[in-house]
Amino acid sequence: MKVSQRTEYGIRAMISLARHYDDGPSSIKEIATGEGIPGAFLEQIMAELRRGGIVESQRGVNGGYMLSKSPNETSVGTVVEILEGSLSPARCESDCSKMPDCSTRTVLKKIEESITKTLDNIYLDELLKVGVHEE
Amino acid sequence: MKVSQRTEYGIRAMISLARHYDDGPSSIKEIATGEGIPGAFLEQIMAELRRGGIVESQRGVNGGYMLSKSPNETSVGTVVEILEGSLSPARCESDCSKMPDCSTRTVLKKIEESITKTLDNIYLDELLKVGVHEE
DNA sequence: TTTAAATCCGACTAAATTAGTAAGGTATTA
DNA sequence: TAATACCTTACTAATTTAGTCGGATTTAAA
Ligand code: FES
Ligand code: FES
Repeated sequence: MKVSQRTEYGIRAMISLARHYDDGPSSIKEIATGEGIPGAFLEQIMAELRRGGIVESQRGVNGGYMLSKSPNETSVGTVVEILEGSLSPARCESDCSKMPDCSTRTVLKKIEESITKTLDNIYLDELLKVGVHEE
Repeated sequence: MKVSQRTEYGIRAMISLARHYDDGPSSIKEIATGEGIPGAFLEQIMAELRRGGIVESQRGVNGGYMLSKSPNETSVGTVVEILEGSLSPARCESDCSKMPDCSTRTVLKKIEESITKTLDNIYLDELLKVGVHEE
């Protein structure tokens, strides 16, 4: 049930973009050095976030990434959903033909609802207000 | 953020024990064949649940495992906590000296609270009432 | 028009984790 | 004393994760 390093990097990067929302695009290199994330790895992550539609990219000199919407319209739930594939902790699809009477289904569904409700209501701008760290 | 196969097996086994709460101990073999879980693997899982204190074992002929408390006193949260080590999705300890200004901390903490609150309020007997499967 | 900065893309590798097996020991009861 | 069933540790194979690398493409600036 741990979140992957990939996802944690992704969240950090998104918060970084939120912090510099008015400063034009941030390059991979800027984000990577600022957040202590391996550049080539972050490159993959940003590409996935772009395909997910929550960031946009500008190629070439002075290019980089920027949020598609403003920080108070971008929820952490979306970020995690894109990077983890889904917010559900279940190992199987919803139809689950192989084990149709799996008794943990109910439990996993409740966990998912709980996580979704929580994450969909946290927006990037809130994370900035609180301060970068623990709170 | 997927739950491990190990944990899913564990939950299923616990529900099985709850179902047969009044029938005396269930052996590994009985649970394993009933739930379609590899026996030698389940053996490890049950041992861990026993060390966690939520099941008790009886060795020797006619032995097996049984719940330490009644199904309506055993929460799924405890089961998952024992098998996954913790309910927190964070990758690092709470003090986190290596990256003290990690901006995802706040998020991960909220996820944990959310999961804890949810799972600690689901008890094994509820899962029986609903029916074994989807609901 | 050339050059440098940057995203883009796919393939690859190494490390870590997970799932599962195997073997032998120990307690209990019939 | 024989059978049953838990107990423990060690091992292996498969999968996933984290991260690297090389090169192609786009773009703005010099
Ligand atoms: S087999 Fe689908 S949730 Fe367990
Ligand atoms: S480094 Fe501790 S939560 Fe990210």
